[in-house]
Amino acid sequence: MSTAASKRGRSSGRVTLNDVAEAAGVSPITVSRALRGERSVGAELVERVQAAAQALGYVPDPAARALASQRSSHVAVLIPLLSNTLFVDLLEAVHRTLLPAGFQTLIGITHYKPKEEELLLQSYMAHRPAGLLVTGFDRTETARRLIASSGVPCVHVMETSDAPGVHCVGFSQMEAGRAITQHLLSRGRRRIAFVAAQLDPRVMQRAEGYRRALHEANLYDADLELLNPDSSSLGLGGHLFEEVRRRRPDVDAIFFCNDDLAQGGLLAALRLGVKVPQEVAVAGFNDLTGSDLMLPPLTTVHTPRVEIGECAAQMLLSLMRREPVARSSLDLGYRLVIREST
Amino acid sequence: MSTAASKRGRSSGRVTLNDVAEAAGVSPITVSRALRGERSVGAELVERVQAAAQALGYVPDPAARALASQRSSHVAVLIPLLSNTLFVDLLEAVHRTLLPAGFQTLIGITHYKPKEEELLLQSYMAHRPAGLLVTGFDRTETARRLIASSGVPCVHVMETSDAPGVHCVGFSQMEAGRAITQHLLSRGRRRIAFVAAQLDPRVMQRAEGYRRALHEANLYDADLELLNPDSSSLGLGGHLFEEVRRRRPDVDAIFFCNDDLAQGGLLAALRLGVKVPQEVAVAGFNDLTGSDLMLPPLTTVHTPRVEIGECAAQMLLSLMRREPVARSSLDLGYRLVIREST
DNA sequence: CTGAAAGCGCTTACAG
DNA sequence: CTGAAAGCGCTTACAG
Repeated sequence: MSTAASKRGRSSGRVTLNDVAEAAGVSPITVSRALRGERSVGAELVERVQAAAQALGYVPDPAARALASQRSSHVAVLIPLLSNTLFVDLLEAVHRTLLPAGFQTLIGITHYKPKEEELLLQSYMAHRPAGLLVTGFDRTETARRLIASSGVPCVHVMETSDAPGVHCVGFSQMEAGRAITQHLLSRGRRRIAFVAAQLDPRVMQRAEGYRRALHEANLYDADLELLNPDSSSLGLGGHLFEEVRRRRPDVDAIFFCNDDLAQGGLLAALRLGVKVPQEVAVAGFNDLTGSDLMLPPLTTVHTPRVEIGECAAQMLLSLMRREPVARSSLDLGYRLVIREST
Repeated sequence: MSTAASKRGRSSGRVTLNDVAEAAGVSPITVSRALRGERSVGAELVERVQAAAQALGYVPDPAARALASQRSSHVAVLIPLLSNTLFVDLLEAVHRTLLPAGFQTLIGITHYKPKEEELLLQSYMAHRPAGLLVTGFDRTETARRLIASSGVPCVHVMETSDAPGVHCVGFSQMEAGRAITQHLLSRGRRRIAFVAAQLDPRVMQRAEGYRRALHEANLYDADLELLNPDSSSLGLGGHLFEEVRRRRPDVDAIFFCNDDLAQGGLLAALRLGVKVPQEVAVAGFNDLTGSDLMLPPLTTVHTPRVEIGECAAQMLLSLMRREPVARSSLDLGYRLVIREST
């Protein structure tokens, strides 16, 4: 089998389509079609080709395939950060769904910066990805055009939209923010602070939900919002907890925009001997690892990032195969998780 | 510029090497060489070519390049899990180092199973990765052969070895395990339990360090080892903490093989009213997020996974460029972080 | 339903 | 130091 190969100077030593074709006694195109499952090939031939491919241990060359078809087997996934476990869960779900379907996941980290995302997009598009997964809708005009003009199937995650032609899987961050605030109100809390970091678009949507709930209850007080642009972290949560208590000792509940902040707040409360929920109720967002094990366990909003990852990947697979997609906008909802901190 | 392109039926609309060559008035090969920085091209030509490429917005086609050169711009990174922040830190450092050098990171999750790693390797090798990053040395014979026979540069991370021809960046898990145990001994602890989960090779190396330290002190007691094969987690740490206390109420210190277990243990102690370190000292491993904020703050071993990721990526870059590598085995050490839990 | 030809956009040898 | 030719391993469009 290596005789033919060794004659050519630049042979890679790979088993090629030609080798399989020779072994099966058909033309290379037929092998290509049979292996890709194009229906136009006779059943008996398909079997013969598959047997030959199997016997020779043939593995298609992704580079050759990408060059000829103008489409690779890569899916670029653009997320803000890896240090937020939310996105790790999402990424893992996407990866787990795409791999068995024959697609590789390329990660891109945007650090919450539209300009960085634009640069990543620019370089990733050169790879002719088969598909694209992006976080939310906040991007530069250039990035938007790049995606649209490329014709590469794209699914947006974490938020929803009903703009025509847009594919997305997420939930309403605003509604979820409103729901958890309403829960605090239902517990009789009246001076509810909103403490946030990072201040990305989704955080601000939660803020909007918080505001609506308080406006509806005639309890909105702009002074109860503590918005910090730094990265979200346990440590920052502790500091912000202390800052709220210092600035507004009358606050009877705190809604942290993310669980890591809330966990930090809870730890700070323990350290300071502040009783939760008696003195102040604490709620978080996302239901991250450890929230159920805090003291007291943290009330939060469970967000379906694993399901979002899976559904978005499935939707993308359909788009990449040019199959019809039942619904182009999927709202997967959220779930209040009431524990002892409220 | 599209006249030439539109004549060809299958044109991708891309700006190609030929377009640049035409614009610069040289042959395509010269453009290829100039852009890749091959020294054999005249300085004046290089400038002209670069200007033309810039003007046309030329971006090389990775698929074509991979096909022609038999080498892609992808680096496959095989790690056990994404849910352990240790590996997220590692992955992020690798990604951050490789991207500016023009390499894309492909993630592979092995779930700590050599057989899964072997299958991943099989499929990733078809992509002709430019380089490979793998975790530790525990793999199937087939996987080992696949790597060796492929000729793809490979760097091993997290452990060290002085086997000839092996490239690795890590530290001695055994020594680190010994050091933290010796610290507990130096604090006057005598009945020190070792509590572990996952039981992967690196965990067992830490166990070995623990045993050596206790043997040296004539305090080794096999009954003080609690080895649980389940995945490491906060919740499991809590359970194992309780189990140790139940089985051996005389234990005066616990060395958890990972910080998530230790944090879970600390939270369980808080819940149960067990005083740390008075009643029992608690030490962890890895210095993960939040360990410094526990109550009390957790004594642990800081492991240099970020530096490991950076150095391993640098070493891989050298290997991929066929540059000489100063040292093929890098021991980046570890650092005891003594806090209030011991 | 099957195939011969051409082409995807680069790089590798081989010349000069 | 520069170039013409061939080839990497596939798939696309055009025939039959």
